[in-house]
Amino acid sequence: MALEHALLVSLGERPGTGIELTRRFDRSIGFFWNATHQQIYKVLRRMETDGWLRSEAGDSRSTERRYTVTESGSQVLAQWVGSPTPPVALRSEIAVKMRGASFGDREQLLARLQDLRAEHSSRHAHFEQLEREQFPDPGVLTGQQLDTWLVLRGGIKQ
Amino acid sequence: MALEHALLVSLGERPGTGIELTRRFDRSIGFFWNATHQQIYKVLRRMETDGWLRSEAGDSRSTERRYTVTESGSQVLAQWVGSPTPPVALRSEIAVKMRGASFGDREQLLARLQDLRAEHSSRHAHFEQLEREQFPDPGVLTGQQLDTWLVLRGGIKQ
DNA sequence: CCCACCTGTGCAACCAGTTGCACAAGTCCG
DNA sequence: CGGACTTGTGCAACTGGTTGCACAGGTGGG
Repeated sequence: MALEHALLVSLGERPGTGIELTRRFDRSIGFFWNATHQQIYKVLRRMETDGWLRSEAGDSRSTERRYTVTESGSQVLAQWVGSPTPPVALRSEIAVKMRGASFGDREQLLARLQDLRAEHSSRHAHFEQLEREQFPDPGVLTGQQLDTWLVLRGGIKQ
Repeated sequence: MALEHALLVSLGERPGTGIELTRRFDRSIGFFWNATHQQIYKVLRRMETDGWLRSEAGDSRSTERRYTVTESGSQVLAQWVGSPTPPVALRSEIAVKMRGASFGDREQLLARLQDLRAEHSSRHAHFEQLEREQFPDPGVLTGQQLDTWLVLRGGIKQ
């Protein structure tokens, strides 16, 4: 489980509201750890009651709450970053389908594969565009910026 | 969700008991869709009550039950193979950690990364060995055998 | 031959994540 | 200026999967 920690990372870079986090997850970081807005709101509240986050009512809007990482939250994060990571559990539905191809309609399966391939390459293009926009000159990056770029590179390569 | 279908594929190739399936999942097919034995037993029973499988008490051993795909089960499978597949949701804990590297101990994280890398390459070696053992001459493969090999190749490439 | 261990099956409690919906407050347009 | 639409937050029910444990029956060694 890591949604808590992904949120800590994102909020550590910059505080934000539920919806802002949802949007961040829809773009950059969500490529590596996806989540719905409901899930994000739920976890944010739990993290606050656990004392990992503090929230203040938003600038003007009534229902908005902007979350910030507390001291205890950043301790948790620091500890987690150095902790052992379980090996990536690949889970590919399409691979299972391909393995069972002879029990179904090969033509149809092939069409589905082509859909996925198209979807994949459009995502690829999207991330290359993000890279161009946000990291026009990778050579000068350091620290957090460099990390973010490297992970994005990793995603693109994959 | 696809554990049901992965089981249908595996049982379609050859009937088997819970433990046999668990072992198959530990090796070849489990690389693409992992599952614990408890989960497998649970789903097998449900599939039987849903009429996708039939079971007979094992050869001699008392508690053993050997499952076979029914007509209705193979219809479900055929239908599923041709159905649209949601895009692969990558979920990489290590990527999140790398993105949060500056909130923790870089040295430690690097060590964890090296662990994963080692684990990865040992898995890679294991799958290449499987390929050598089970598919010494890929050129002659057809049908189901060919599918299985292709998916294994895909896993290795990844 | 009997006791300790192993193998195969399975239940129960829990947990993270998804789906579907609701509702308050703000905004925009006719 | 009032009704329709949008935005942000959130609850409830459900689902797929994990963890921890139990137990029956078989097996092997002292």
